Amino acid sequence: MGEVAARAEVGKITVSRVIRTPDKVAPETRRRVQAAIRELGYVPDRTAGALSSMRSGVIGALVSTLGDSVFASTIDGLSQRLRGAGHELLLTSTDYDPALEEEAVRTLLGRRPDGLVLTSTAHTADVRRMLAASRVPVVEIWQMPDDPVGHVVGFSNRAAGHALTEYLIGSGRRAIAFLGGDRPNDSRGRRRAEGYAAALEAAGLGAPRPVSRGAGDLPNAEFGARALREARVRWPDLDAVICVSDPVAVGALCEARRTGLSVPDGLAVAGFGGLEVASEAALDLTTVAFPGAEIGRRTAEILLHPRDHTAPQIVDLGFRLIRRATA
Amino acid sequence: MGEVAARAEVGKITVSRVIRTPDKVAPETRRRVQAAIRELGYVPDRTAGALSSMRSGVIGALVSTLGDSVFASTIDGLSQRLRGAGHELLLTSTDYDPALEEEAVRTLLGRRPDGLVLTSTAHTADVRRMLAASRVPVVEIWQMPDDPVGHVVGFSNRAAGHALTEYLIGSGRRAIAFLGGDRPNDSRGRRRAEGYAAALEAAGLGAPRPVSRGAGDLPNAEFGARALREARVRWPDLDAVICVSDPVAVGALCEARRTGLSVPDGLAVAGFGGLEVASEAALDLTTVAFPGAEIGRRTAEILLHPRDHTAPQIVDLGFRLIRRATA
DNA sequence: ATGCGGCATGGTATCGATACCATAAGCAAC
DNA sequence: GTTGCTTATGGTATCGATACCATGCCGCAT
Repeated sequence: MGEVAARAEVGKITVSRVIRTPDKVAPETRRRVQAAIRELGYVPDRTAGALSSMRSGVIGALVSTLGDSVFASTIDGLSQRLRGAGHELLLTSTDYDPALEEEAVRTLLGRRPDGLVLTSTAHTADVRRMLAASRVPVVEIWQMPDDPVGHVVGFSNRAAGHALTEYLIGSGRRAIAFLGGDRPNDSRGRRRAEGYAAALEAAGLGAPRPVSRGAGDLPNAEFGARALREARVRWPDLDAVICVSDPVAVGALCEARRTGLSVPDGLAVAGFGGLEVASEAALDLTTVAFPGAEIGRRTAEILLHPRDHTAPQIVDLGFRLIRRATA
Repeated sequence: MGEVAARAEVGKITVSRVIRTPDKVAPETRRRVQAAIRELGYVPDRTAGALSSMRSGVIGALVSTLGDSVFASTIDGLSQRLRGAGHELLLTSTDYDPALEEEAVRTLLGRRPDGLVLTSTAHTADVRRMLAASRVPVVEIWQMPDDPVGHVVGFSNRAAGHALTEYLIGSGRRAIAFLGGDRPNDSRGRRRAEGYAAALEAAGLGAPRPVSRGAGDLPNAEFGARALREARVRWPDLDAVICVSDPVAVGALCEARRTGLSVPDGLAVAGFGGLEVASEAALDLTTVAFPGAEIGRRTAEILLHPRDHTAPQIVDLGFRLIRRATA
């Protein structure tokens, strides 16, 4: 910055002003400084700026997993809005592990972010303490937590599970299984399964029929196919399966077709997530879609324009039950 | 840091050493300092550290798109290795637009990253200049560029297109179309289409049969279904389609099934990407899989352990043709 | 002529860490 | 006893920006 200032024959502070508040500098001076910036290829050092202004321009995001695409649209929406406001996204993943989350939060806080976005569901006591002490705005997304840490932008997984189950019951299904909603760390899946169980109970359809995901099972198509086989053995009268996520549903759907079981006549199949290949043009799968990109945008909005320093905002963006060919 | 130092009755510098090089501090002193750190809930400020050490501990990643999951496994592999080495990932997207890329590179350089990862393919002259001037190690991934900016960890999209086409020819297909490989900014898709055209020519199978993606068409299932319809009208003898990516292939496959066309007997369908729902348990789609996670890991390795400051490394990780039920 | 306010710009301290050099103590070797 | 080496610790300058206050100039009202 000093070199630029010298070349433009102004003080360093004026260079800073040209970059941050060009209106406050006389047009002629501004031109000279901008010319010097271009000629020297000067790129301001934001880490230094962060140190003195106490604002880093960085938002930390902690997602449960990067490995699959669930959060892609959210990250995309978030990143786009942030970029427009001169902020960047620092991304880490936790693999649904609260201990890893704790380490990740500590690391992110070391970067002095202007905000933190959490997709994880359970937080250790230390994490809560650190977050409170740091006074960094926090947004929890993709769920409605029982005990929010800060702001919330999400939807109710429980209500989604309930709605989908009610829909299947309404269309005449009686023996409905739920594939894969019971991993201890995956609270989103668990909530969906809870909503399912509650809807069964309300309709007087007896005990839930869960198929467990083993510790090593990812919620993917392979598990979906295997879980459907298992379910058909355990409940010969099976006439519908709800799958914890769309990839699982795709596996179940394809398995059903392979074994000659007609969908939806013989078996209804539905999932959660609004996966792209579930669309009409592809598998035409009945699913509950979540407003992924909108979550990202609203989150950015909250972090960039804090309305109120005391009251956390709780935004429920809901979900959309998409009735298609498989149920 | 001062507070911690005061509480532990040592100099600030000793606190710094306890954090960065604990072995160089006497065990008793170390204990005292660590106790003070815990009691005060002190989290070192890495932005300040970055300023004085000239190493930010941040790696900037520029992906063409976050919206779909193509790069998810790569980002995951990259992020995990980096985390293990105390580095973080700063993520931005370019939407395949060189102008946006330029802005993004400028922004990232402002954070003084220790390395930069680019998935984009075309770079403006200004981008090249900035990168060279900044002396930041750069890794281009997911391709083998004609004119590399720095290191490369990728594979040949052209060879992948060629191999898949050869395989189809070898299994008796004669009228092979290519769906969607011609967006000007998507050089990966274009290379695949080039490999396809070259293989056709080598086999004396006449002119390529491309179906264009319009400017507004995303490479998804909806486009795949529509493109297949168009292809069947234009080439009634069509006996195979190669799709620029797996989501497109899924659309084509489902469209074929819907219209009663038998796959693979009546039509072979194949894609690129190794998408999860293409697996045996699901759609059992013939595809060319790319080593996404491995690309991420190798990239991290190169950035974390620079072997040589002069010679850029060029790593071709290849691809894997997976023959499944659809071709 | 004086004083006041607004505009454009500059000077200096500061953010919170690390680099670099200095210092002090302990111990072995000559 | 001196030198030299190692180990443990501290002091001070510095990284590159911004915050805060100061300054000089101009025009205009009094």
